[in-house]
Amino acid sequence: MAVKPAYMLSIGQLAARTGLAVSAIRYYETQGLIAPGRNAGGQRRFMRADIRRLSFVMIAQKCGFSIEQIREQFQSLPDARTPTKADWSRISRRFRAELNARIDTLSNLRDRLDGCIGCGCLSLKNCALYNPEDRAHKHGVGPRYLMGDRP
Amino acid sequence: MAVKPAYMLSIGQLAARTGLAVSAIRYYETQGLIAPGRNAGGQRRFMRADIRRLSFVMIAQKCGFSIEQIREQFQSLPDARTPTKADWSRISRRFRAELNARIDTLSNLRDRLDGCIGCGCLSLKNCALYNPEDRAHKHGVGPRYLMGDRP
DNA sequence: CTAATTCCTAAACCTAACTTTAGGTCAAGG
DNA sequence: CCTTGACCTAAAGTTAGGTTTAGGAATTAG
Repeated sequence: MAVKPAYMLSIGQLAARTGLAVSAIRYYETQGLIAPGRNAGGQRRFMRADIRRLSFVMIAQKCGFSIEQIREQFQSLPDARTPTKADWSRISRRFRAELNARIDTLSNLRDRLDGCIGCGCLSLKNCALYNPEDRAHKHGVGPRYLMGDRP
Repeated sequence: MAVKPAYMLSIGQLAARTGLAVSAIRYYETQGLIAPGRNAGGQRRFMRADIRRLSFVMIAQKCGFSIEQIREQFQSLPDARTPTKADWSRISRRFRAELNARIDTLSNLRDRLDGCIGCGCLSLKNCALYNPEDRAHKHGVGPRYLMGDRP
């Protein structure tokens, strides 16, 4: 049997459920984050599972992931069937790893900052945070060894 | 006595020292993050202290702070004199607090995610991460109690 | 002194992530 | 049936954070 219309949501209902703007949901469709069906009149019809997808999008964005990165994550979700718990669990595990990396980067930065506050430097030639002066200059440019370059 | 030209940097030299593009430095000037002097010919002349300012800008941006937020932080730096260690230490302390808040938000998120992976949910009505279903619906919209709303 | 760099401004352009607008269609209630 | 509100598409506008371009002027190397 086919999908039961009774279980489907209009874009406005989905917007109400997720807190997203209707225009944002349409935009996410153009970006391949969701792929709703259409009813006879051409209006979008969403499955309840799409609430989950969009919730994930919102959370991931709050964590600083781009739409492109989220789309990549979603590629491990099945196209044909509704994602299972295992599907979401797998994707969440990856997400967790990314989160941890970000936390580590920030913690590292904070600890160096602590060191600088402690030593009163922040302007000294060999400060770990501000490495721009003459002595450190030959090692390269800018404060870059501070940042793991994971934006 | 006035400022000694020998101690000043051209925009190209500052760019080389910080790793920023010349265009970015000029842009930061329009945004009020630096206020270089000019020489007789109208070219910008920077003080060495500006290297520190720009390094701070780069680090803060890596941490996700906007230019506006950085400008606000910089308002506690003195206009008239070169910032002292104490000035930078003060600003760093605030920055540290912000960093900690971000780390906490991410850690909180990760822990909730851990819980979800552990319980295999991520799709259940009462999952802490995905709160969109019928039961939770009446408490408001979206997965918002997860996020402290500090972007 | 001259040529090659570097620098100047103003304005246009760029990407991401959306929102707004314009002009029209669909669906639901009375 | 008719009206109102929700929905549709396409295109233009918006903000942040810059970069690129165009047309000159200042500086520096030889």
